[in-house]
Amino acid sequence: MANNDAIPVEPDHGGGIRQRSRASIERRILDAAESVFAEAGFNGATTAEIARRAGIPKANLHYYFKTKDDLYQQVLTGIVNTWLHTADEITAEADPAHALAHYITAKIELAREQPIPSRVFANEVIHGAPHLGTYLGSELRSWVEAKAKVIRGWITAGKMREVDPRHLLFMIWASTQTYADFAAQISAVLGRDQLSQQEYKAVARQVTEIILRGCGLTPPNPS
Amino acid sequence: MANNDAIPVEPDHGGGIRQRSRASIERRILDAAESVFAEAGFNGATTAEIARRAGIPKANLHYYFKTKDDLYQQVLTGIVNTWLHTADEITAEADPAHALAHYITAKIELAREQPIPSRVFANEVIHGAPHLGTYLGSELRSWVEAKAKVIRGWITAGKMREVDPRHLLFMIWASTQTYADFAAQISAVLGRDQLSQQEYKAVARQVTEIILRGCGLTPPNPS
DNA sequence: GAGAATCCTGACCATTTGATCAAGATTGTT
DNA sequence: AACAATCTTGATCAAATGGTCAGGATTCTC
Repeated sequence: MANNDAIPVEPDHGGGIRQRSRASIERRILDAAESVFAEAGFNGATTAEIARRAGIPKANLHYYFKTKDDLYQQVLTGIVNTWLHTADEITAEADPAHALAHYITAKIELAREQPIPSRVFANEVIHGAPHLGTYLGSELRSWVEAKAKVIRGWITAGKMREVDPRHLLFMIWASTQTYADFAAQISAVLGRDQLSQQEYKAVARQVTEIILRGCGLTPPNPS
Repeated sequence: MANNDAIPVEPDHGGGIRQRSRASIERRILDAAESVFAEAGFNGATTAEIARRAGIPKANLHYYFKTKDDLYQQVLTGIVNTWLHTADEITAEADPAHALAHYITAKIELAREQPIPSRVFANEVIHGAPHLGTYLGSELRSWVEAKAKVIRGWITAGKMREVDPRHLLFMIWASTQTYADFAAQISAVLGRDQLSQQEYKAVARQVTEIILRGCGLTPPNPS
């Protein structure tokens, strides 16, 4: 766990040095924590390694974040907040094919651009989500119910084949996030260090095609 | 890497108490280890907890398995061996629709019946597969290439739509294993402690339908 | 039944790790 | 300048943990 280089310190241009410095150092710590948690999980992550990557002494880390759990909570909260608004285009008025294609493509792009937070979240859920409190059963559940209602509306309107919308969402999550969470496996099997942007586009197209056709929809022609 | 094969043993070829006891206690330890590794990951798992669940003193655990890493290797090997032969029905002669439907259904059933080993494996891969050595890039890669060749044959024969077989496999893995790995999330979102067997059958049917239709195949009528 | 092989276990150790603290350094305020 | 608030850090601690060991208990072989 001693690989990544420390995160470079940003110059402190103008404005209250204290406040700005505080914000930037907290950001550095959170970024460092994110990567360490993603690589080692909550238990395997050490505050010493997080501090090292953030470029500060361990004692200083504990000045900004009282406990390791506190730090982990903040990382999880950040991820969750990012994810809450990724399917805004799934609305009753939208065209199902376009909305789903857009959602799937966006999720694949997210998997490519930000695999690390995805892994922290996946790790947390695999271990039974002990630090997620009631989030999954309340907020996320409501979110899913709302989206499911939209999709059921599409089905009732005869716009797509009859499927269970919740399990359709699970399938989309799985098929897209696997490219972030299981990147090591995919890279090894394909024999590449990492996929090119072209390959990600091809993946997005294929996943979209299979799921849309599977729902009785015609995939929009990708431009 | 030294496992208990190195322990000088063998003079008991009669199924005596020694051999029987050793086999059963090793099984108990491996089962305990499996569950602890699944819950806490490699780093978070403690040999003390594994020993406690196996009902033996910690020192005795270290008699059967020299190191924690040794134990983990054996757990991983067991999982991998189980998985190696789950898609035997995917052959050049087989009917694509039936073969894929059978594979997907079998994987969903495996996710229901043995979610714990799946989680250990998922956890390992998420963290970059540091303990899997060259398995992903050699054995698994060859396995995927062989299956991909079969599917390409189906495509060439005009039996199914043109897709990248490797990413199709990734999609099947993701869509099925998510019901083992992310069970906590799925349970919470659906508001149930765990899915009934009926629900698993419905899931298998829906995943099969979407993927087969997505590949231009007609799902076989489930009997 | 005696001696050997195997198994069991409490006690122990070295290291790691999350967290604390006191003293010093820097920045803000009057 | 003087004093307060905030930040930094080396040193340190208590707990947890992977692993060892010596010696006792049990089972096997002859």
